[in-house]
Amino acid sequence: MELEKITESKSSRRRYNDACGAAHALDIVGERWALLVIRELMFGPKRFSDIRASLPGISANVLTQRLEGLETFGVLTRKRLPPPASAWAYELTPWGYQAEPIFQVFGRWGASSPLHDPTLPLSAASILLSFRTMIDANRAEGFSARIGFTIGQEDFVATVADGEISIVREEVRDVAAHFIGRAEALAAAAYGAVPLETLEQDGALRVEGDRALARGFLTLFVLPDKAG
Amino acid sequence: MELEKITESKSSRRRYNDACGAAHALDIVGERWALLVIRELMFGPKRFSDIRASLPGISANVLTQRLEGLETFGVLTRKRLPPPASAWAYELTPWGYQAEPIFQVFGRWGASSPLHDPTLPLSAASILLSFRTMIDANRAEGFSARIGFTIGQEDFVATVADGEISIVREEVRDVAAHFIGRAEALAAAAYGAVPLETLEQDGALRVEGDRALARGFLTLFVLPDKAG
DNA sequence: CGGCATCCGGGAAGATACTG
DNA sequence: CAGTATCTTCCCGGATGCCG
Repeated sequence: MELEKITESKSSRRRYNDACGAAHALDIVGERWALLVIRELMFGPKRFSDIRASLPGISANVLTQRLEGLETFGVLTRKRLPPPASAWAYELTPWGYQAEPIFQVFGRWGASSPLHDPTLPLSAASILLSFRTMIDANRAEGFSARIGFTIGQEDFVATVADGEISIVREEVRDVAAHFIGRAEALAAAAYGAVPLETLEQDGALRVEGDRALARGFLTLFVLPDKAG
Repeated sequence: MELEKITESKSSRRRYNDACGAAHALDIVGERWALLVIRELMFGPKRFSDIRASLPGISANVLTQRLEGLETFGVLTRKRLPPPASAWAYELTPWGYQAEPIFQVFGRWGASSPLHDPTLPLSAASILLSFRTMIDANRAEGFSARIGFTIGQEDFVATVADGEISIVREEVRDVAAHFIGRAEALAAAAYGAVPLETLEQDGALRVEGDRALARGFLTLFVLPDKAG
């Protein structure tokens, strides 16, 4: 008898009912984990387990709910992978990819928090998105190179030219330098001023190819000043 | 004996434990209503009840919790108002004000959602922030004026010059045109192409001063294209 | 094994009533 | 007016289990 009321409450009581575009964005991605799921898809489609592996802490049922919600809102789509994988892959829609500026401004603002701890665990997508966000155009002006990354099982290639950087997820080939290791080590090298040698001795990071170039690449990025 | 574990779970289980700056931002403003509370403070300090009045749907205890949380994270501060008000006011810290780009990109992205409904209720802060976000530099190039707004009990003045707009909350004086009415009506006029006459007949909006200028002002803003 | 559905405990959000 | 107290509802997170 109260069925209509129950349905209504589930679908709309939890919304902000606010014409502000930002409030509507929060209706879509304001639930826990939603934005981080999108972040993990920013470099291309992934499978359920891959997303889960890069988001330690999310539980399977919550990931299922978020993927469902984001699909109904048109942020991502579900696709069958070609055999023999025959599993599902989740891919952002064009509009979903347009969420990248959200990570830029959120990342900048969050990184300038006095309580931000850059030594916590980090996913591959996070560190590579941060490169897009934090590159200093001045420092990158004279820099031009293709740099490869192997982080876990994922390969990425960054192309720096004319003060800009583009990063795609693809097999590492024909690169001038190649970083192999954990995302946290890459972050320590780029933002923490930890010497490459230290990281290599720890076995956290390995560099192949032009070491001087790799070193130069790591100097292109600057974190925002801490506030407060 | 499990006390330590319980304490630990309370403080950190709800965090993302992710070095990504965006994830840390979500630790701070990812809870429900938090970003909208910040939005309501973007034009200056407000009192508890003023915030609550502009966020229909938030309950008093949740607002209390958000204000406490945002204060401990350094996003806002609590101040005593000078007598005779002698009440508390909440004001963003400089770092809190730096969150404005979040509303810009969130607003743009949310407004390009196919499901965005611009006819829902709207706060004064929302519509004025949207003016900052959605102004089209080309259209505003030749436009120069001071425009006043009275929305509910709040007064704002927008100054447009050189394709840019600045908006502050202050008493409306020495303006070329003055909008008086509800935020929703202003949105309908600027984004919904609803004629001023219609809104005035409904009593939703009133315009004083230079009507041609007011009309021109309303043409400076464009919503992003809908995706999908 | 990957992708879910189901059940349960704890805790956050929401509504209402109440206090200084 | 500015919150607090309380109660209910619902979401999050973990575990288990089903099914291809």
